[in-house]
Amino acid sequence: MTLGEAGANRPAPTLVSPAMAVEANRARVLQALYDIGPLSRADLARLTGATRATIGAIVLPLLERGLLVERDPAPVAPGGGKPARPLFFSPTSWPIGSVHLRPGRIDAALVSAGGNVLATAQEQFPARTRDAGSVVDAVIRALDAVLPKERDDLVGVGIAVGGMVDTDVGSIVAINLAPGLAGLPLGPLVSDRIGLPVFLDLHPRAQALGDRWFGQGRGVSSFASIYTGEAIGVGMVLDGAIHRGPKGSGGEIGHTIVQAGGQQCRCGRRGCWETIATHRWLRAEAGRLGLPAARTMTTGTLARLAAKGHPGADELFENYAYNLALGIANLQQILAPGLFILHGDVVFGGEAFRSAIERNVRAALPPHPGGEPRIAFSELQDRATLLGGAGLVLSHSLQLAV
Amino acid sequence: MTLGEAGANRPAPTLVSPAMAVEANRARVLQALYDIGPLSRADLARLTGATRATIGAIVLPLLERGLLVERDPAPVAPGGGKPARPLFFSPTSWPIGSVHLRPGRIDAALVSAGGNVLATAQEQFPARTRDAGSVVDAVIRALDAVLPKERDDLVGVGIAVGGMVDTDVGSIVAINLAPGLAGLPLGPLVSDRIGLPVFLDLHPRAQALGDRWFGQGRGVSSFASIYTGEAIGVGMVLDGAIHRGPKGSGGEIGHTIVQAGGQQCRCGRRGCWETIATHRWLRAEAGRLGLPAARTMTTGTLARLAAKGHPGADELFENYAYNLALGIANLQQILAPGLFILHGDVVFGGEAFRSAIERNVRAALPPHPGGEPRIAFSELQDRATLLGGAGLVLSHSLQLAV
DNA sequence: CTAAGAATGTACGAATCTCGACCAAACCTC
DNA sequence: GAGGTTTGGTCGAGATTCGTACATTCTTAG
Repeated sequence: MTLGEAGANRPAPTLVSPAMAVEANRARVLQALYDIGPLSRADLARLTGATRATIGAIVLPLLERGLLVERDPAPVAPGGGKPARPLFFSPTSWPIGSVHLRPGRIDAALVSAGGNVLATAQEQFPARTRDAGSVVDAVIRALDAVLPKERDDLVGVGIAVGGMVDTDVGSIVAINLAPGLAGLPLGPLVSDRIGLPVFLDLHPRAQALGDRWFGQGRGVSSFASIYTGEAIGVGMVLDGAIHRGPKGSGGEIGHTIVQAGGQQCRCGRRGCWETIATHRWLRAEAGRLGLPAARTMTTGTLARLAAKGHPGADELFENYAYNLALGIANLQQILAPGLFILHGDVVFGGEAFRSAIERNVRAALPPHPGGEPRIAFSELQDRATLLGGAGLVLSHSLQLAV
Repeated sequence: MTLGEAGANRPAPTLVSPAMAVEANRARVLQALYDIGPLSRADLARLTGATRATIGAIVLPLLERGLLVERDPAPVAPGGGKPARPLFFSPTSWPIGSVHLRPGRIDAALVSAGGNVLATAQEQFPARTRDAGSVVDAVIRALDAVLPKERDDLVGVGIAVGGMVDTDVGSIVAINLAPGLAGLPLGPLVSDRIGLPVFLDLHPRAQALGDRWFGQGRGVSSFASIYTGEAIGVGMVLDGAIHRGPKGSGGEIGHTIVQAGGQQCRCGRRGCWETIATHRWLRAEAGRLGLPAARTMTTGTLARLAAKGHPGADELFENYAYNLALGIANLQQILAPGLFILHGDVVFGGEAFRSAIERNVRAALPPHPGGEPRIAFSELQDRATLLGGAGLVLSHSLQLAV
């Protein structure tokens, strides 16, 4: 789970042995299936440059173990020929446990390798509790409710945490609204109790992996997945790999300064992006403008007000889009992921809001042949994070060892 | 040279064949030598996990071709044993051409694989010229002056450009002070004339590769290399790989907004980091404070004024450090590279300036077990970019094909 | 209805690489 | 000088992919 400490020596890369080659090749075949969808052996051979014979040898054990299944023959190309048998993940095989831990609430799911949610469960806990043990118990209960009794096939469990984490040891560093959980080594504790490997990571990063394996990030080499709402966070896939930073310390985009000397942030500094791109700003502005239900304002209700032509709503709608675009444009300037997948509250702003953000982002950037950045709203809805928990496990299991 | 377009489908990874394995393994052995320094076969075997027999087979052709040489036997470990023969790059072999193109000025060098600058040359051209052909001629002249007549061993040529580039085709998109070069496909033109592969990239990115292969970035998994002075730019190495973004459109950190509604930037927007973290701001402030030689103020002269206790200098010194820290802290929040290697004007501010920046960066970040970010001044001095041009070629040549 | 064409999936030998074991060389300690 | 330790080289075994040839299954033409 380690990814190199700040300034620490890079671990010396291990050489490619034949044993590793077959593992890497298997991972690449599976990755192609994730990225593109069902593919025949001949398709895979063309894509990977290998011969059909090699692909056959690689997929045979996967079919025997039930990981992959042959689907119905595909329609034949004009001119005839033997119809191809597309391969894809069995709807139920290779189950992965997934947990989303938020202050006061635990969601768990069982997800198949192909991204089917096979079971879900919820648990509650008092957000301000100091009894971290009871939270661990609740996580275990939620997992027990979804994990099958037969745990031989289980790959592992992914846990997404809405707070700062240490991905090296799998512990929680700090959660804003649940201070009692600070320092809790949730990953090892859960791993001991259920006897499976556990991968714990930041919520927006898990969400990004949901997009990467099961959403609009499939087959895309670089993109950023942004969560908005009460807070703001980002997970980034760069050149096909999720980026964490040492011990998972990256992704805290909400506290990048976009307005030096601006509003006070709850982090103590001034002008963080969070001060102008989250509910707090939206609701304060809505109150200032005298909009109805300002204290519970969301992007969805604002969009409806603006559509109805409510005085001031249109202006706030545009300003909020501009504020969101500010941080996105900064990210594009630095890393140019090219695609931004937005999750959370903003999605309810609808196409009008999406295009307003995209327009503002593009207006803020100089032209480059690399192309204009695209803003997309997630199609995974509330499944994103739980699928992302599974993606966390997949990313580790399929991580190319070479 | 392509690295995937924005939102474009990731190219399907090619499978690992035995033929590619040996190439990849050779690259890893060389990378270990770059990261760590001279190593014996036994050292390499321990580091890579391979057997000494395998390492022997890998390095033999490299020794025969003269790429590597056996150095004098190393001192023996206590307890005895046959003294190890450290291997390292021959001081002259594997020569790489390097070009640094700035408005009005061309620097060229011949660099050995081990980072020895074997020859240098300069050419001038009128910055505002519209005759792009004459600039290409000047580049060729500079290269002819440094490249050996025998071009069989030459690996390639790297070109670092102080402006926006398209790394896919190797062309210049725009240079601020040399608008006549916009759209010039310099890479292909030079490649045709000298008959070698040419890799063209953004100046700060080349500089980062200089750090990565020959400077403080050796063996470090992630870091950011920042250029400061008239403008500001960044090159990033994340998890061991340089990040470009589609067609090399990333790295424009100078035009990220850190002060929405702030000073007008030459890019047309307001509050770009460049407006408060480059010479322009420094000189304007120095003028406002009535400091001597304000119009030619640099960090070096400011540091000397502050050391002498000149009124106002100390305050400006601290404010400039704060302004620089602002953008660095943002980068650390998002990506957490952990190490920031600074180049250009700021280096002349000395240790006092370095520690002032580091202090300001750390003060702006919440604590995380990932560790505190470190700020370092480049030890490569003015060689950074030319070494980086060679690093550009190395990164492509040694890019792990698997 | 039959035969040719085309594409998919499988079987077998050749080539190549790494691994493991063994051996000679060089140095230290006793 | 003998024994131990470490380095570097040699050789056969095992594993994997590649190239080629072959069986299978569908379309299309006559």
